[in-house]
Amino acid sequence: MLKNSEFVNKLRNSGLRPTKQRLKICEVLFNRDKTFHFTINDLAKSISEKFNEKISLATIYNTVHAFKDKGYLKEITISSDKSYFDTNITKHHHFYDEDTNLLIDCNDNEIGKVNIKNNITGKKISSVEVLVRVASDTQNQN
Amino acid sequence: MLKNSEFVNKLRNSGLRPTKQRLKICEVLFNRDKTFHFTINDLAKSISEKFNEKISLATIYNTVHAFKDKGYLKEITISSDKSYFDTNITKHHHFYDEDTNLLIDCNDNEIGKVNIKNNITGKKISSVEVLVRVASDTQNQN
DNA sequence: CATTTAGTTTAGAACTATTATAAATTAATA
DNA sequence: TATTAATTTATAATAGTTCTAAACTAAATG
Ligand SMILES: [Mn+2]
Ligand SMILES: [Mn+2]
Ligand SMILES: [Zn+2]
Ligand SMILES: [Zn+2]
Repeated sequence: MLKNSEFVNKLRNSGLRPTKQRLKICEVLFNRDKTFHFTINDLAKSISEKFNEKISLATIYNTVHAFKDKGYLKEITISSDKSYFDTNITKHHHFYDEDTNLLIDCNDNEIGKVNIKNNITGKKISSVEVLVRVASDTQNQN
Repeated sequence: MLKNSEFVNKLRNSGLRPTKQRLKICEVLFNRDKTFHFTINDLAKSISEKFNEKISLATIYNTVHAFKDKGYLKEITISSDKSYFDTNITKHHHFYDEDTNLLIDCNDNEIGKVNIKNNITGKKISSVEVLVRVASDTQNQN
């Protein structure tokens, strides 16, 4: 299987050995068509559903953070009470549906380039992120 | 003092009685020239420094949340491990200095209008926020 | 006033996401 | 095989936040 060596590479590049637990994490994270926006709990649940076997939370946290540090995952901050991660590591923006708590990727058709006219002296821009919060038409009219 | 009745109004509008603890919180939050970006801990520290007297964290949390719900404060999400609040309740964007952990307001001179071309069907946009993370030129060159 | 009622403050407990720890297990190396 | 290094795991610790319930204060009532 071609995919497997990809996972091994990602793990090795992140400074981690390709163990069976970590390969299962990779399966859930990277063996999919669409972007996966997830919390650690979402991921833990997906793993245990797919493999009928739990992996320790510590291992999941460690692996996700190693991937994030290496740039194989992005962290998205939408709320202060949970961390969200994203398998789409390209520069992109998000809609956040406050009704369903789901993140949706924006492409350039949906949000134009953000025009930053002045940056702070002596500083380099490390990221530019737009978050568009949306909610059902009939509620939250504030 | 003119300011005091303003505080009383804000409290009453938020469904809170104007007690001495809450008026102190108002002093620190609203009796200032520049925008205040703060965590609950920042606020608690400011209060105890200004008045040489601690106010219970529960009171601070409650009051800040009431003001937020009423729209007298905004919550800014930059990190998943702490909540940040903002006394500038107008629509605006932020620079976040990763070296100093400070938020800086952007005005329209600095970031142009964000062009949202397509919204999600049946949903209403409740906010649009841009966060520009910046860091010192000589480090974090990723 | 005096009494009653309702709202508030507070310390500390509870909760939850996250991180740290350290022993048991597994993998790599010699 | 023996030795060493890395990993997994359960569980403890931590930190921000929310909850609770008792003591306190303010407002309303008669
Ligand atoms: Mn993190
Ligand atoms: Mn909150
Ligand atoms: Zn995304
Ligand atoms: Zn601001």
